[in-house]
Amino acid sequence: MVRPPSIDSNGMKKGAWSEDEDEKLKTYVEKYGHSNWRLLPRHAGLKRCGKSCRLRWVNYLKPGLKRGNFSKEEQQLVVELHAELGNKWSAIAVKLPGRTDNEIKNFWHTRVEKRHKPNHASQTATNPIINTHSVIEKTDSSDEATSLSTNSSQDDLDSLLSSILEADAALNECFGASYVGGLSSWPVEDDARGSFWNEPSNASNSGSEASSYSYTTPVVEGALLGYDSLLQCFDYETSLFW
DNA sequence: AACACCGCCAACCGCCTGTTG
DNA sequence: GCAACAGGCGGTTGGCGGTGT
Repeated sequence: MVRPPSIDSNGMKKGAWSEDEDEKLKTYVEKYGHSNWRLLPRHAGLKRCGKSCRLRWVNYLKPGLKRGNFSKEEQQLVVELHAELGNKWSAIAVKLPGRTDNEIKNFWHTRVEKRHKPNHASQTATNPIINTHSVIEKTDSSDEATSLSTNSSQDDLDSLLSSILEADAALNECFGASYVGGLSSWPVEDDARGSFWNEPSNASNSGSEASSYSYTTPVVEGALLGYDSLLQCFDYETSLFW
């Protein structure tokens, strides 16, 4: 999990910190503070560069740091703050006492970002927002989806389009920069998308086939959910989502 | 049981910004 | 105004451990 200790060309130790080093650093900082990170390692008897000492202190040794999994509240806060602030991890960390920017950054890259990348086949099966099909099933509104896909009028389509835009905005708000391109860029099979928008509104796409493509089209599913529903889904599914 | 793959996270690296002389 | 330096930040890497095949 950590890099093996090594010595660089300047004789500075790199890699994983030993308990002894941690103790030296902690003792020194608690006693003398850290007014000068460059000189600190020499005074503390450490063969580390100042940067490395600072990082170790800030991310690991500083009192008051939380360890372990992010709570549901913290997870939601990270998503909200990222939507607002972007990759300003230090700014986000300020709002999450006990969490470091590095920790939040790791959390984002490992837990959140991967699941929101478009054109990633596996994630559509696990992300309840992207894979809104699962949400529709859970909320038992599949009948509504079927009815819209098979009996929708022009007004219904206009309404759907409007909902898409709302859903799109909601996702942008939630995921900011990580959500690029919008719903319309999601991995929708061209024939499925095309057939939906091109079919006559009262097309009698018979039976399972009609409802099948409507369910597998995120654009339509997202529209069905709409802004509020998407946010509800996000909240409702948080435990599964993370 | 052995191997391959993947998730997680500590730590490094390089760049940017603020401060000081 | 400029250069040098230190601190801070965000992106990326490396490797352990868990899980799947």
